[in-house]
Amino acid sequence: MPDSFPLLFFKSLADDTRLKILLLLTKEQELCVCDLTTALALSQPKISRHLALLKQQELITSRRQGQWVFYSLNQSLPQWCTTTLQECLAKHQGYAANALAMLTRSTSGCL
Amino acid sequence: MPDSFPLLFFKSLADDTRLKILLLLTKEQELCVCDLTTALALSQPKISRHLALLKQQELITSRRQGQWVFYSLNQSLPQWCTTTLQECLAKHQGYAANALAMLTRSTSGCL
DNA sequence: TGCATATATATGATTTAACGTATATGGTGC
DNA sequence: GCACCATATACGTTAAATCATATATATGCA
Repeated sequence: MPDSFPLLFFKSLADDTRLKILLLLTKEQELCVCDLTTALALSQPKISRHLALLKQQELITSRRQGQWVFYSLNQSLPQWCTTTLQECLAKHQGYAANALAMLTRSTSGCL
Repeated sequence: MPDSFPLLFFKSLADDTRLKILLLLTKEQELCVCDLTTALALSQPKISRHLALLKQQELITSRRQGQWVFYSLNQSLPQWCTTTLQECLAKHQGYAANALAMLTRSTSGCL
């Protein structure tokens, strides 16, 4: 892991869309692109672009199942990163509340 | 504290200069501008600009003592933020190592 | 008062990041 | 094969951050 990892990690969190994606994945283990587009009410290319960035930095992993691609947090993230996301989610529920609500309302389509 | 606090917090950490400043302050309690310029080997206006930004977001506080202005982490930061910085510092010592070395070598001038 | 040191801010240029839209890829089922 | 759905990428534009330089403010001391 390069010395610059902390900086790259925080840069990845420094965007509304990406931070919310990571928080949703912290709560929900695994989500497909369409879950995220409806939860965040954003265009599919926009979501995919940010997912690609997060994956390139190895913050998330993906597996394809049929037409869907499911994303999860990278299991081998340093623990302090995981903890940071969990704490952030727990202590600032308002930030991702809408997205989470949209998510549970529509988590029907994919699996 | 607004819902957007987490995003603003991570945006503040998403810059090499600012992240290093915060890590140095995590380690050293209190530092003046000239300590930081020598530790990071950067121009004074550049350091001051980033300090102003961090202060505006209430991540740090300042007190003037004579000609010097000393900065510290804001005591009332949420604990998860402080912990994040401490863990980051501990688990990625390489990232701020040079700056810390420069600091201890020159922490003579101010107090 | 005037000069030196420490720090802050303003300005304009440059770089970086994010965006919308269009299009490409990959899988499913007929 | 083709049509359909989910997802990914490319391209040009727009917006945001950062920068270097110059200058302003504040304090200390003669």
